[in-house]
Amino acid sequence: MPSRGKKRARGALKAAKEPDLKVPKSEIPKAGEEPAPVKMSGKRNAGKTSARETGTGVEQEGNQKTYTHWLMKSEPESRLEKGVDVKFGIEDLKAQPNQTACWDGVRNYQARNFLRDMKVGQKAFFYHSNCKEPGVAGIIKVVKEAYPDHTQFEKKDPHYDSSSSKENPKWWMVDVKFVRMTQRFIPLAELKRHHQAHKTSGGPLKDMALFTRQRLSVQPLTVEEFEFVLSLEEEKPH
DNA sequence: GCCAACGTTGGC
DNA sequence: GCCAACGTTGGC
Repeated sequence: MPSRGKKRARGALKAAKEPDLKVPKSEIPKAGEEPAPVKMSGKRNAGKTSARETGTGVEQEGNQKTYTHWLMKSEPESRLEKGVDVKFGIEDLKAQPNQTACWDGVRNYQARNFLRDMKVGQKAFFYHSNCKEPGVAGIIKVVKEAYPDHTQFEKKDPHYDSSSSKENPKWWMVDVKFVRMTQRFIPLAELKRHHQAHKTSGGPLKDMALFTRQRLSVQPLTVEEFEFVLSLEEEKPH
């Protein structure tokens, strides 16, 4: 949720202007810093994925699957959260200086851990959530790896977190840049139909996090999932 | 606006 | 450590 200036969407961010030095995200969170990592229900990882595919930071040891593609949710319609409009659709990202913004406001540990796994150059779908027409609107890419989300320290920010400190920040964000709109908007309903069909056929969307991890605002996609969704661009909407 | 899903909090 | 209450996410 990036939010620029005062607006932000869940997971939004704001124009990323400062060239600050990057934080060594390499440092692993010390134990205790976060609530138990959520277990991803194992059964859906049937198959190849090694357990722990959704690293939760703590178990960031080396065994977890490395993701290269993502889906990031943000709200394109105005909504007040503690008096602040959290709207941040893909058009808002395009309008930022250099079409770049920081994805701030993520306040879920699992989503935060995924943000910390992101590498410069990786692509993500910009997903419109909590709106009239939810779905994939475009493609963005990571242009700066994880660094502390400053909004956690700002008392007036809707995502202020009094339990965090600058010495040991709890929440992180990345900078993303607009790449392009998808050739057509790909509605959630359409993705869901494929997901349902693939559950029986074994197709690429059978385990898509959008459906299996319902409320995660930052989620990983396998290459197969990413490419399948992209292939829908060329099809007629239906 | 409703409400299901599900993460978080806090009592015990 | 369990689990009920609560709060949030986000589709519909």
